[in-house]
Amino acid sequence: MRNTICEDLNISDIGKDVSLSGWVDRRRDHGGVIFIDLRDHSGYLQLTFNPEDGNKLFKKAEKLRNESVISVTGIITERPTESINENIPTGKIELNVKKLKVLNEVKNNLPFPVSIYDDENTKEELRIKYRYLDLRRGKLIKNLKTRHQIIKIARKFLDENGFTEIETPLLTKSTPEGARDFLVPSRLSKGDFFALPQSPQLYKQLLMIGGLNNYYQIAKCFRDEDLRADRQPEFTQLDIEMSFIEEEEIINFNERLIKKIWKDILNIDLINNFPRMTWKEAMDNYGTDRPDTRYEMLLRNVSSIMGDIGFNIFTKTIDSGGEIKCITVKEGNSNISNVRIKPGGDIFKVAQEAGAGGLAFIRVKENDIDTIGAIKNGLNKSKINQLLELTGAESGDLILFGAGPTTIVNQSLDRVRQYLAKELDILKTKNNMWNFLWITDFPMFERNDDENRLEALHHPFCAPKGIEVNNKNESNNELESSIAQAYDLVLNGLELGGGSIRIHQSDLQKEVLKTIGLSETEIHDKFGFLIEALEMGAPPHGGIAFGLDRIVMLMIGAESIRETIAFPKNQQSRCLLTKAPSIVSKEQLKELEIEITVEE
RNA sequence: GGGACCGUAGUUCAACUGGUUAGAGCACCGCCCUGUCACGGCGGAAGUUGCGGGUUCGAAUCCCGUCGGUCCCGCCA
Repeated sequence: MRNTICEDLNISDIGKDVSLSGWVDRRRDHGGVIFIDLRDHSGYLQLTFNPEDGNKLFKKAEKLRNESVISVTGIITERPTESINENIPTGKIELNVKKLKVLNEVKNNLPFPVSIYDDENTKEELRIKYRYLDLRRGKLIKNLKTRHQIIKIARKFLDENGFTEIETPLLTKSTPEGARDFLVPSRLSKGDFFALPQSPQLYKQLLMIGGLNNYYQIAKCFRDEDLRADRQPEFTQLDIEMSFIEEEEIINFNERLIKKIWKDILNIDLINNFPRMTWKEAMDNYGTDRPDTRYEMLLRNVSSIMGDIGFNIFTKTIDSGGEIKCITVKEGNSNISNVRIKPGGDIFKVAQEAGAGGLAFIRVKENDIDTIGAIKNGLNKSKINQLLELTGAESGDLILFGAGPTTIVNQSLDRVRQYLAKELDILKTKNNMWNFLWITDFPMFERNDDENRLEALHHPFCAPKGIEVNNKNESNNELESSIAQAYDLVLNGLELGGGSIRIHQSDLQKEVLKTIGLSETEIHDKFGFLIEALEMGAPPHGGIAFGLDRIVMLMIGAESIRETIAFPKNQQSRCLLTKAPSIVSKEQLKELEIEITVEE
């Protein structure tokens, strides 16, 4: 069907008899001569059809339409000098076609043009529904090839460092905690269900207990939760686990892996020793555990300065155990009007949606400040100086205050900070920065106020710092407030991956599971196999998992991980191409003894 | 579960403040054209303005509902 491809042809092939196959990318019919841009997976080549080469052939060529699949044979000829196309690698040559075979025709109107000069405007709905056409446009294929390269580099690196790639089951056990499971009914055990894995977490731990030493997997994971631009119901983790290892070694090893990927793919030399920040520092200074460190605008706690100035909201906040924090917007006086901060304003709304009642403000001027009377009245010269010193605010800057429960203040100022970074175009100039950051020292648990119980912040298999298994009389309090040996890798405000040293002692594991509210029975039913395994000589171990889709997304500069996935789902978690999920036959349901109760 | 934005020809868009027969590029069909490369020229076909209801003398435009899409909140150990 072909003996060469577009990218292999150049001026040295002039005079050669060749055959190629591919798609009609575009046609230009001049009546007397017809030009066809032939596209194959490797590039483009201009075909020419002349009436002198036979009426039958020419008539056939006249009927060719975009995206027809053809096979052609002819002679490579040199283009006239004035007809050279500098824009394509084969621009100096063309194929004078002697034989044309139409392998497949396009029956209907195409839902969108495949050959494109402007492919940005196609509705994503159509791009996903006709993914095979979108793929033909090349950009997606390029993304998928980058993804392939990243995986290849990771595989090679891990292989060279003594890691073994192991597949773990997709039909597995539903576990409490964490995301909602996708369930798969069992036919042989009617009424029972498998769950698709949210991650291979426990399997990889069992591999360590099995003495594998070093494991990795390009692992499909499934979480039945609502979608976002960077979240799909099925996604891929680069999953890694190591034995006899400590936090520091895992962090250092994975930095080398990340540096290798960035170097080989983007030719970027990332700095040695990514910055580290404890969870507490992140929460204090940024209000989030995944801070975007490309810009400052840090949160500052001003409770001690502003708490006693007699401003009612501040006073109440302190009395009820809350905090007053602020961010300083450089040159905010000229950039941000009062209207935007007050009720109804866009910045106000951002804070409000995050739970804040509003935003107090101070505009710093030359030797003076501008704010509402209730605040200004309580501020003497010394207070103002303390404030300016703590915030670093100068004349022209705007200080925005949040007051209330710590979590709300952090969340709202974090959102305002991110919002302003976009609004003020701070990110635009810092888009190309790769600010990797390790967040460490996460608390083991956080309180779920709705259910009034503790939850594992990472997952309940993280090892706490400095809590010994032998101290069985350890007060629960100490475990509850303990710090996990856990770490997240954050890049420009996005969580790229996270991991921890795992608990390798059964007693401690049981204590942790009890702390998050599981009964002895539940522990036995849900995690009995793990506890048992930990009782039979489990080595200390730990690891990490990276969100592969997100890594690819950032490296190719895409806005959504859908651009990194061949056949993604839409926001309703539906496959627009295959129309999955869909109803199944009564027979299938009967076999599983499943009854549908939903109407319709 | 909630909020915001969007939905007009196969497609990308237009249609002012509610006012003639809803327009244009590309694609499609026909004719012309021998050096184009986003070829060009002439002509043609193509619309339940997502769907349903309401307001109005009159609705693509305003209102309500609904369906679909995107972004976000909740959710995602």
